[in-house]
Amino acid sequence: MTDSKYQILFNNLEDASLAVGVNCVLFTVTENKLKILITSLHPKLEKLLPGGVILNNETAEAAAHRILKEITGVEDVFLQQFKTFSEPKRFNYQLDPETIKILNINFPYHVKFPERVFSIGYFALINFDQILRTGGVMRENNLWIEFKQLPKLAYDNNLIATEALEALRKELFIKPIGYNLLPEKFTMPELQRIYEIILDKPLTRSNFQRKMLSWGIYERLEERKEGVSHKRPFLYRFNKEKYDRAVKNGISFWI
Amino acid sequence: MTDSKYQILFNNLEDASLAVGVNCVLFTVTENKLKILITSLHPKLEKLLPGGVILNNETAEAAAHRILKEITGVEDVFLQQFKTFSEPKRFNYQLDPETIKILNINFPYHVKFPERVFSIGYFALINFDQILRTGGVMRENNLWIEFKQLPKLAYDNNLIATEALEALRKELFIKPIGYNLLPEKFTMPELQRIYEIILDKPLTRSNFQRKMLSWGIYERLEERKEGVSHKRPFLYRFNKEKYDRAVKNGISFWI
DNA sequence: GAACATTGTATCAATATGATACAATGAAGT
DNA sequence: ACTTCATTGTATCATATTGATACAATGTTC
Repeated sequence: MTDSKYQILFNNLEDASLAVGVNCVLFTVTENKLKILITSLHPKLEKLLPGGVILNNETAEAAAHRILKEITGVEDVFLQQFKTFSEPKRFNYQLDPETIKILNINFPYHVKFPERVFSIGYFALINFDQILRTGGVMRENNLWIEFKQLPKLAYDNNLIATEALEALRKELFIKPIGYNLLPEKFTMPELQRIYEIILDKPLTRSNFQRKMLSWGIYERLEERKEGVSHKRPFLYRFNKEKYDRAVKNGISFWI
Repeated sequence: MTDSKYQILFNNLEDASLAVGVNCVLFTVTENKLKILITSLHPKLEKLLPGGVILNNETAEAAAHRILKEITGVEDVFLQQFKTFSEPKRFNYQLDPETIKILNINFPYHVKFPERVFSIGYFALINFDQILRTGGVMRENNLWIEFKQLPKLAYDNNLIATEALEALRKELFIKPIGYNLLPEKFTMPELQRIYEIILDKPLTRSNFQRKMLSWGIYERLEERKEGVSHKRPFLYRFNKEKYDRAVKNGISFWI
């Protein structure tokens, strides 16, 4: 036996030839940059998107939530499925002796990894300031990396990340989801920065505000933002009732 | 042994607890109605969306193409993945004695069906007139059913169909895909009918044409449609080069 | 109290959209 | 041969939306 904290990850491997997992591309905006979370089993091992196998009695979405919580400690994240990756050879993990040594685990050689792993891709949005730092076993190997500076990730994880951003950008034009990257109360200039950073292009301020407010789903609060050295902007809040009503009336969101 | 033609469907079942399949919602427009293909193992058994398990060395998309060809005989269909269905109990098939009798098959009782089956959903578009009637084993059980008249299907197949239509409608506003339901050469009024039937609402003729032509991806041919008892409309053809150029320039398609 | 940055909002030209109109045209009917 | 008819291509115009610019308002900082 070993007391490696990584042992738990390898104890419950089923001897199956097939597995279905999820991968989450968790976006956040901080320091005026679009970043995603990447992780790894160990600093010396390759970088990965958060992910894992779907358990027996779990939907894919539940698995994505569970894994995001296990690895990062975050809960109640906005999640959206965007594509399932099915290349037969996309996942080809083998535990080599070097890795076993790094992780300090006992690996029973009669257990084999699945020959094929499908991955259901989710993109997730979270406000950086709200991240709870109570993550799971791999917490210390988590890294927020600017999307533009993404290193080589394992398997097809770079492809998954790229397609996640495409899906996110496409969805930005169809549904108001950008507010998920902000605190509950936010200003229009803050929302504009989110759009600009995700789309990677400047938007005209007055026209952006007019558009956002025309949807009638952001409710303006009495308060204004405090502590700014200029005119204080209004605070807004996403209003789910207004949103549901707008969707029912067939609204089309568009920039 | 038996000479039932259905035997082949059950001979290669692996003794696995998990499987990943695809389901295809194949749309067509005929008789001014939006229809999809449903099938069944036998007229007395429940109705299904075309689908099947993904083979070992096959991508999901290849499986969708293969299955559409096997079941319906159609090739070169426009396919788009839209969602993966992962409810743990969504697929709960058991071969009961009645079914075995109807199909006249030998079913080895030590073989079990997978306890859980994931399904990657695709919607597909095809021009009704181009369907080759050289389909596979279940050809005679295929039915084109008007979407509005859909009967109860097995498992979660009604949900899959519903979400497929939502995905198709959403995509109509984002990419020009409606032409896949028409022959290579088509007129603007024909294209308009496709949109109207899918969206289930009338569109204004002159504005529709203006919009479609503004994208600059349909090339007008010299010929006009023959044999109509009124002014002959121009024929158009989808131009892939123009389309790729437009996408590269960041065009947004919209109605 | 002046300088400064940024905000809410107004304005106007350019563009896009919705609604309507009308001449053109080919087959069918007389 | 002529009329009728349905449908097409295209024009037009009122309205709505968008892009660009301007300006007064308002906190903090100096």
